[in-house]
Amino acid sequence: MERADAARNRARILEAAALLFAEKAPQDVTMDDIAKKAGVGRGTLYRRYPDRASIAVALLDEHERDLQERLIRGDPPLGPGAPPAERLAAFYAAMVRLLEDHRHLVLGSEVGRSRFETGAYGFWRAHVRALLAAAGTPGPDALTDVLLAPLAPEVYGYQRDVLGLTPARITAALARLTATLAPGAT
Amino acid sequence: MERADAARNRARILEAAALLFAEKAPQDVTMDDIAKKAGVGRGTLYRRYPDRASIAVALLDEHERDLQERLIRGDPPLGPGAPPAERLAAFYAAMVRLLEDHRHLVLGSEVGRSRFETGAYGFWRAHVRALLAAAGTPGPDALTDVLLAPLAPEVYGYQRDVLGLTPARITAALARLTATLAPGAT
DNA sequence: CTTATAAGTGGACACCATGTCCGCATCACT
DNA sequence: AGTGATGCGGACATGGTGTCCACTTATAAG
Repeated sequence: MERADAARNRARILEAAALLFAEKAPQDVTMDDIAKKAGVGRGTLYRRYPDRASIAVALLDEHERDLQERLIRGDPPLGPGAPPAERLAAFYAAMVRLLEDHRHLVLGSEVGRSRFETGAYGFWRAHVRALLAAAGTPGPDALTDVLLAPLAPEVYGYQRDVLGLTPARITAALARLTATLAPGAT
Repeated sequence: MERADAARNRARILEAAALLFAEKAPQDVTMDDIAKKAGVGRGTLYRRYPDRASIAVALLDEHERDLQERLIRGDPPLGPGAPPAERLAAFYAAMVRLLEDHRHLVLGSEVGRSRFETGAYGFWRAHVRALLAAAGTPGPDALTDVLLAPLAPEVYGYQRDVLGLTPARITAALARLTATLAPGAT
């Protein structure tokens, strides 16, 4: 069980981190900044969160859980009941929303390889993999990660910030990927 | 023009960096390591290469130039002359080869956002964008980066190292993305 | 209420990578 | 050789990281 002061400090840390991630670039937010802003010592911070990434992951957790819940038990086309292609398109649309709403956070979650090591990626992977299997798509293992790649925070950030594309256009482009589901020849 | 000693040192640096990248993880190769191994001072190293990424980029440069040349002037289906979908598939196959042959290098080239800032990415982008335009695909701007996303080094590394997929299977999965080129409705 | 104990806290500390700076060496050209 | 300019190298300051340990506080038992 968790002690009362520990819980209080955890809340403080998350709140402080959220503010900091919102106001400046992820890599410019230092562990020291977070500790200072939260009013806790360095050791206290490191006790729970070994690095920036784990803090961002914790902050994203609830939003991701929400989407995960809707994927499993929500209404179609996001939830079960719709054809795989439509469910995939709905998933893309929902992910774009998630990325858009929490852009700074998701960028703070230490992009790069570590993205694949989070529990969330495993969930998205299982979901897409299941959709591919349901559609009878050949060789779904390799295709799954191919279809998830455009959702990498850095890709989305590039499209939004550098190219100036709108979420709607990005969603439309992603929707075209559903064409790969057809069981048709290699 | 470049002084003789400068050229000699540049060669030493690149050679040393190639060896180091080959023997340990990119983020564990420090600028100091490279300078030591190359037998040059810190200042000399920083004069040309401001960070690890730029060294890896320089090392990759020749291989990328080779592929770029073949895309522009090579035989079909890689070069001009074949239908866009076939050219895209050939491009994917060539990129997988490049990634496979220089895996450690390409991973050393500082993944994440910086990938988009390299000249090479701009080239791949222009190429794919042109193929989409030639195929009459609607909204090619957003789709271009979507189609290039699976070629991110970290994605490929994950598929190879963690999932244990073969280059052939990855290439096959990428080939399915050519289905998105059809001008057909959104 | 008091006391024991385990958990939690905070900040000082050592470490390491980064990037800069400047006196000196080396090159190219005359 | 002389000369100006370019390149070299390593010492240095800076800043972030992660650890460690003496102290404090919460909780539960007597």
